[in-house]
This record gives sequence, C-alpha cells and structure tokens, in this order.
Amino acid sequence: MGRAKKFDPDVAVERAVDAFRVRGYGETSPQELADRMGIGKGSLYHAFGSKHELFLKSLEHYADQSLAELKAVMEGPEPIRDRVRRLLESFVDADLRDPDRCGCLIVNSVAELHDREDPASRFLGRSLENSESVIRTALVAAQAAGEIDADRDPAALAGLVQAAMVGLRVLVKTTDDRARLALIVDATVQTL
Amino acid sequence: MGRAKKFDPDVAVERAVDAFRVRGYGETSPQELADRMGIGKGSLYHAFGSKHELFLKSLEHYADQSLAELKAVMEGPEPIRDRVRRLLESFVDADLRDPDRCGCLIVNSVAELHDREDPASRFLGRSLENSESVIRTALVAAQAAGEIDADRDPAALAGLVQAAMVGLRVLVKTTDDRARLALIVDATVQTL
DNA sequence: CATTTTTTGTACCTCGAAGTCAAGAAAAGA
DNA sequence: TCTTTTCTTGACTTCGAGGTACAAAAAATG
Repeated sequence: MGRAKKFDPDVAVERAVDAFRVRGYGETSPQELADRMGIGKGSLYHAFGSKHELFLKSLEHYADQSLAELKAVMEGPEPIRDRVRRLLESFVDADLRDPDRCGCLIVNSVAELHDREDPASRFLGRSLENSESVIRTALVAAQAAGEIDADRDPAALAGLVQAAMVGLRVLVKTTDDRARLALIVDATVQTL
Repeated sequence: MGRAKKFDPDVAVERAVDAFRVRGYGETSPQELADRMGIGKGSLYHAFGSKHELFLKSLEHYADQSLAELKAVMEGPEPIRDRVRRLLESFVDADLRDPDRCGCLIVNSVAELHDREDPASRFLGRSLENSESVIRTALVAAQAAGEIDADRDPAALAGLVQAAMVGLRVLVKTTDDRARLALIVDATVQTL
C-alpha cells in the first residue's frame, strides 16, 4: 500500500557516490546531492534521513563494489605478482584518467573524517580490514602454491601492499607523472 | 611606525596548524581558528587575509617542519635501513599517541582538496616531491656506500617508501593495532 | 606630546548549508 | 471509487560560516 518510489534508491545512491567522490563529504551540499541524484531535496531527506546517513549508504555501496573488484582480481587464476600488478595498475589508470582526480572514496574519507566514533569511521576501518584480508588470503594461497617464499609473513606483505595501494591513491591526486607511479607499482610487486 | 602586533604570527600559525590538523580545512571555522590562535577574528583577517591564505601559511609552516624532521632522520649517520625504520616508526608512534589520531596534515589535505589548480594543492604536490627527493637522495648515497644493491632503481625504492609512508599515515587513522603497523614498517624496510 | 600608522575586537552583514513542512500526487486495497 | 498510505517537492526556517566595518587602543616618529 502507498505510493511507490519514483526513483531507484540504488541508482540514487550511485549518483550520491559520484557526488561525494568529487567533492568529499563536507563540501557536498544537500542541494548538490539532490540535483545529481535527480530528486528533490525533500525526497532525499524522506528517503535517507540525513546527509550523513546518505553518506554512510554511499560508503557501503562504494565499498561493496570496491571489494568485489578487489576479489575479482585477487582471486583470479594468474600468477600472484600479475594479479597484484593488475590491481595497482588499474587504480593508477582509473585515477589518472579521471580529470577531477578524485581518487578513492574510502581513502579520502578516512583522511577527511575526524570523529573515530562515527559509524562512518568505524565502517571505513572495517572496510580497510576486509581489503587487507582479501589480499592476505591471496598471498597465503600463493605461498601454498609455491609462488611466494613460505617464510615470509603474509600479514606483513599484505599490509605493505595495502599501504602502498593507499599511498598510491593519495599520491595520484597530486601528480600527472605516470612513469613515477609505474615505478612504485613495479617496486611493490617486486617485494613479493 | 604603527602599533606592533600583540601576538607572534609564527606562534599563531602553529596554533592554526593544530586546529587544521584536528578538524581538517573545511570543518575548521574562522571562529574556532581565532579562539585557538588566541586572537580576535578581526585580527585574524587583518593579519592573514582569509581562511584559505591562513591555511596555505599553515601548510607551509607544517611542511617546513616536516621536511626538516625528514632530513634530520634521512641524512643521519646510521645504516640506511635503520634510518628508514626510525622514520616510519616515529610516524606510527606519534600518530598512535595522539588520541585524535589526526595523522599528517599534508596527507589529509591532499585527500581533502579537490581543486588541483588551487595554490594549496600545488603546494602539496611540491611538498610531496620534496619529501621523495630527500628519501631518494639518501638511497642513492646508500647505494654509493654499498648499503643497497646498485642495480635497484632508487626512484622506484623512494617512491615505494613514500607510498608506504603515506599509506601508513592513512591506515593509522583507523586502527589501534600497533603490531599490524609494525609489520608494515618491517616489510617496507626489508624491501631495501 | 601630537600625529600617524597599524592593530584589535566586537558588532554586524550576507549567504548558503542542513533540515522541516504542508499540500498535493500517486499507488494499493476495500 | 474512496480511503489510506506513502512519496514528492519547493518554499520556508534556522543557524553558523566566512568575511567586513568601525571605533578604540597602542606603538613609533617627529
């Protein structure tokens, strides 16, 4: 019973993700969000409660998608070093191709948020843990397959890959120097 | 001629740095800045022109200090791996000790700013280049001293160290797990 | 000490961010 | 079809961000 929603909430959240990616949480106004989502400001608040709740929803959507892509690469059949390389290169390519140089919404949000008790902050923490876990699992499997020395600590390697990945996605926001970034990717892959 | 300033502009900028570190550029209001700087809002605008100019001044102050500390460590007499380790550990320690978990103003600002033409963005880019340069120079010297294999690309290594450093300073904002961070430091040092 | 020049701080201004609301529109069910 | 329930929207409200203005205060200079 009751009127059905005119817009698809999932699509609307995707649009919100785009908005937050471009301008960050703080600098994106409700009006801007509503415009980009193709709905009225009232509908936005009716459907999502507040800007912050919409932000959390956006983070969840983005994190789901990111994690799926991460898994798609890291659980693939290629040699582990190729997978890691492909992962990092895909970020560099995507980020450099974007004229706004948005970078990663998760990374940017971690840097932007200040309240560690905020649900969004907690979510971001979990999200990063999940990513690390996917990488680590892939490295463990690669060790079992003899692709990586068994005496290396997979948690340490996974941490380094993740840190490099996060660092790359920050650095890419300030440079156009693809060669420099490619060197970082090379160096990261060679540590494995 | 004319009345002398009651406050020391350098000290005031240091206070502004603290404010921006805690809450970021966007979320720090002029009133808040004035309060923490111990001056009136009018004086703030009289002395610094605008919030954005004060921000740039704050970045410059912070970057100067950071670069000096970076040089102090990286140009030291110890073995290169010890120096890199000490560098990374000092960040982890400092960041974890801080209850607000502010992280690095430069890293946070890179993530927060969206306008790449903004003088602040350009400054941040140059600042990161300077850091990389200091690290790379130290690595080149270490190669000359036989501490590091001569056939490794110092630019690649420096980039990796920097990316790991930046990544660490993002990750440290979401975790309390010192052991995990220590593993990342270990792994980074071992790549050299 | 008078003048000039600069600093100081508060009161004030404007504008837009964030959110609310009332009135209407549309779907589902009796 | 009429009712009920939910959705939609632009107008409205509130509040604080960012910045200005002005009058008082204080230092340097003659």
